[in-house]
Amino acid sequence: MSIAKTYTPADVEAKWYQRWQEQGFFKAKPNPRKPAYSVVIPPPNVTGVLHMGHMLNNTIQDVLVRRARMQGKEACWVPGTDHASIATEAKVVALLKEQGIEKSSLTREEFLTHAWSWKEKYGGIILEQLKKLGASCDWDRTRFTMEPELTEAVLRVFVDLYRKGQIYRGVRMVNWDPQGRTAISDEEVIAKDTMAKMYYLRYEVVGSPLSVVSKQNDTDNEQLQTTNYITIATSRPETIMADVAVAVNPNDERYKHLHDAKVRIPLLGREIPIITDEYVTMDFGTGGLKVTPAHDLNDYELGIKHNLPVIDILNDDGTLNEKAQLYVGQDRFAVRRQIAKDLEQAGLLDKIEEYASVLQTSERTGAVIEPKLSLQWFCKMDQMAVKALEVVENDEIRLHPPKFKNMYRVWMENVRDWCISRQLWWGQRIPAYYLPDGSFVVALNEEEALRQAREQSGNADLQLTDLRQDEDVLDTWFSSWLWPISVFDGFKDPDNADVNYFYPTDDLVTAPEILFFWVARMIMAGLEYRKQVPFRNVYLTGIVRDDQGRKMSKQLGNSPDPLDLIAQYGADGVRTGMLFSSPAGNDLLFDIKLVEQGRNFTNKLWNAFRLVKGWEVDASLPFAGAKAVEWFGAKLQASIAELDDHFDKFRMSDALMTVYKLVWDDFCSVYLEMVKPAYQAPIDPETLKHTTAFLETLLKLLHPFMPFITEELWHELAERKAKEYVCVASWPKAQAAAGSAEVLTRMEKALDIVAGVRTIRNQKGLGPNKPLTLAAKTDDTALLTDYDAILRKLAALSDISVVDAAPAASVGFVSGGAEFFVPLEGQIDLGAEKARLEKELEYAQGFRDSVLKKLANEKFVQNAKADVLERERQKLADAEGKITALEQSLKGL
RNA sequence: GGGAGAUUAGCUCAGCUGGUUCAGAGCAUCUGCCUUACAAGCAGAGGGUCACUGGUUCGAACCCAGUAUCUCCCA
Repeated sequence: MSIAKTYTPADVEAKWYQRWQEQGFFKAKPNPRKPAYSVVIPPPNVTGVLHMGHMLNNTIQDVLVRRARMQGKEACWVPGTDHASIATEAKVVALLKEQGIEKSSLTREEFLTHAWSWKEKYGGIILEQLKKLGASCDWDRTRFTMEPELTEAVLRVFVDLYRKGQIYRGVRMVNWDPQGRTAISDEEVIAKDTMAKMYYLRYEVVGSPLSVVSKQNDTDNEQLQTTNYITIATSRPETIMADVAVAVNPNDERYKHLHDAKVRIPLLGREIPIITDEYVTMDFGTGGLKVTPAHDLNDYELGIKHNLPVIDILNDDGTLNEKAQLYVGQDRFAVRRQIAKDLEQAGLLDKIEEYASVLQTSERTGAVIEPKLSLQWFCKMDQMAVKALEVVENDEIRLHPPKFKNMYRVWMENVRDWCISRQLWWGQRIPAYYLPDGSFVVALNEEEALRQAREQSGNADLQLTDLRQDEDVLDTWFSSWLWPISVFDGFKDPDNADVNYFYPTDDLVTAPEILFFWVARMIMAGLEYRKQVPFRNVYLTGIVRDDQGRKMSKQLGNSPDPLDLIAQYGADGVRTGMLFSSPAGNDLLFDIKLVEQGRNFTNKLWNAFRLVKGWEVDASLPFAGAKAVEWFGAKLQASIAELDDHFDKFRMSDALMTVYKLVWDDFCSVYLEMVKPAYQAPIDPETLKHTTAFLETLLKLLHPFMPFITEELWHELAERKAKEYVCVASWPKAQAAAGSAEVLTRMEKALDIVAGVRTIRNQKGLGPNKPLTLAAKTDDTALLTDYDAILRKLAALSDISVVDAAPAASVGFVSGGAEFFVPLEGQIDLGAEKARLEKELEYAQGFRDSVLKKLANEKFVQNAKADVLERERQKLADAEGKITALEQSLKGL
């Protein structure tokens, strides 16, 4: 035999992936004779390279898709990437900077040329990497969120929602990223706990001379302070120049005398009013609140309520502008440090306290977010959210695991309008066109915009050059929320065959982090534009962490390179390794041992094949493996049913574990050991036929998890016709044969006897092959005769006999109420043997007593269901049988 | 501060409507084996006060209340 002893995945993976593609197995098209099954990939960033999170996510998708394909469905997995506007633009800007080019020196068109060439060069990397993993996507359907068709879809939706009044332009407080110089949505803000400083500043009360301040003693001081100045606590002293009022709670006794007074902003000296509002918390800080509408959302609302002006002192890059009057041109953080010093020198800083605070940072750039008032485009969420919540509440869409339903509900009930404009160039430019008079029109293209503008202005001479298109682009999620529809061209051609057949898709596999800003919005878009949910099931994966529970990241350097892993352990090994420990919704603590286990499993399968393949057949031999075949057949059916059940409930780890144990424990350790002929002896044709068929079924069951090795072995196992691949083989159906339960329990009993003998071998230090004899004291002699060959083979017995009493000098064990003895001349330690039996007896008696107690309890007998009672009686009978057996054994000693 | 979830073997997790031989799996551990399919392996073994405290029940890992710890979400 010249088959290698270990499996080398590198030799076969590329080959099979290419063959599958040549055969067109991954291609899907509407087929009325088949049920559709479709999945859209969560489009990775076009800038991205494969990381462990992608590996997990795409492995799960591939398992689902491959199984569906084998189940005879028209399986369609649509791949693609998204343009990731802020991340990509940041990357291109950085790259240009390296080349000595500043973005500011380029026109929009020039910059986009650079960006597109960058995309052409690097944009496909991640998709190529997915092929290494075995992803069975229909590559002909690869889409990109910024390609012309998808861009058109985005613009159509924008125009449509604008017309429906769902999109509006307005001044709102947005999350401003001063580094990316763009607004970002609430979902892109990450809150970080930090220690911050609280500065206590003195605002002089107008008309009360500071000279009255006395510092004689502390108690007086406090009283005097409030008469001469009011102390305000703030974490952001650099914003005082934007203050427009000081607010106190009207019920606050400390400040009642100050109502209607005015105070002076420290350093700046500008006078601002004191206002009263119940909103102010009396026991936070000093009970006085500086009101800075331009730089705080709550202050902004307070400002509107009290009709206060807005003074915005910040530039887009986080430096102070001339409205600040002081520190103009300096960065906000530099100003904070400086102003603290200046205030202290001026005697206007009471104290600085440390306190635990939350810092809002940008997900993309890490910069501290600046709440900033700006003119942005918004998409209304309230109506869409109601519908999107309903379909999850009523299980039209199921979240796996369901615990995410709670989270989803909370978010949908508290959703705010979606800021969809971004101050970037890389993305779909907002199709709003401004007229010279400042009004605007929204239209799909320039011609239409001009037509509308002429109509709106009444000026028929208006030219295209008079119109100015909005400079901003749309949030990337405004493209990806259309993904399940747009990839099937459902906007361009809403009644096309693809979208009618493949939409709604079936399963979506993604991370909980984007449940809201992607999943929820896809549901909204689906309901809005197809009147149908975009998918039926949402499988939420966890985060891949290292063995210390830290999130894997480039910065920490704790993430292995997925492609290195594949090269080292094989794609099949990596796939199974990731799935071994990934219950839905739970984080996966990645350990290289899991991948090793996966690799070992492929090797185990390889060797099982090697054994079967190596057998010579002797056509004259009778069918020797009948009992084994009967048993494994039953076991296989039971496992298939279990496997399907796990799949239906999206329990991927459990599904894998079911096949893993079926292959390793039942097929290799038990079945093959039963039917395996002696060394170099031939096998009978009937047993071989069944064994090969079993192995073939196992390859099918394993294929979704381990596509490469199963395809390789499938072709090694037999001559195959042109299109006969395991990749498209039919998924085995569970068929419960009559009496299979009985078959399984009988074999379990036989195997328990084998285990008993093996334990004795281990305990007595006997080799695995030293022939032993077995004496049985049992009523079930049929078990011994039916399974005679199997018992002899697996337990290496030279003789099995039935006895009435324990033979002299033997070691015994109890199995299923019967007693078994292995005569061991000269190797018996009577004392130890007696102690062991007594211990076992005591245990059995304790158990019997507890059952007796239960059965003696009238209430139990009255209340318990019949089958429960029956089980308890059976337990009692078994226990008593065991006790008698043990007592006999002890007497025999 | 508000809300949700979790706590079961050394680790990662199952345990479905309370009753399936006094709680299961994989990995790890320990013991013995280089037995010609596989040492990336084989055979066997040990290991748990189901976080804690009460309650409901004939019966609780499971239901209820409280406590502790952790995680996530929101502010």
